[in-house]
Amino acid sequence: MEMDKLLKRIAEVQLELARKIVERPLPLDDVSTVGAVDVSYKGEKARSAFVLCSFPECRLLKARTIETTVRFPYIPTFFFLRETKPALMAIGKERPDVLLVEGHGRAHPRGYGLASHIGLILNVPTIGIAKRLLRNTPEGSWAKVGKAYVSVGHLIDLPSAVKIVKALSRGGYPLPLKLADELSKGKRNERENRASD
DNA sequence: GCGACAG
DNA sequence: ATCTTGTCGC
Repeated sequence: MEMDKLLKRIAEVQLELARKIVERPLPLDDVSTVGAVDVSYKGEKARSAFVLCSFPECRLLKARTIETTVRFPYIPTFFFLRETKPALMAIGKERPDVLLVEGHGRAHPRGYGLASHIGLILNVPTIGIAKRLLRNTPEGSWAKVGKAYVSVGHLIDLPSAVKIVKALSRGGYPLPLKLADELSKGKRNERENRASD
């Protein structure tokens, strides 16, 4: 069927999956590792990076990059269709206490963004982090921490997510994601190991 | 002139 | 995101 009708169907699925999202406090005492994943592109070639950091010190514990091909285009509110695969490949078998995802969670027209999807699939607490808001984003579904729009991905609530992001912020953006971003863009080596910048 | 919907 | 020009707003 044509893309238009397909997306219509997928939009319905997003609404269904949004109901499976669990929002609950995540005690900071239960968090000792934080992961972050980000993807960069050059045409259809995607380079995905995952980093694991200690919490709350934010020491880099592990880093990995993978490369794969992505053909699905970026379509606003359907971002997860494009980035789920490369993101999961970079995460591999890692299961951090909480995972930061470059993209929205609940802060989405249908309450279901990439961060929600990753969290549901891995059954790991996830936090959505984005630099801009989508249109028709539900009020109260996000919080601004520095330059980042924070929202619930899965297995966490907004207050807990905000506390964690604040603890990880450096220059207005969570450091783990900054590291993953630089790594995916090849601006940093995987073996470098330092706490900031 | 050309836009304002995550990346 | 990536590319890319100009330095700024309807």
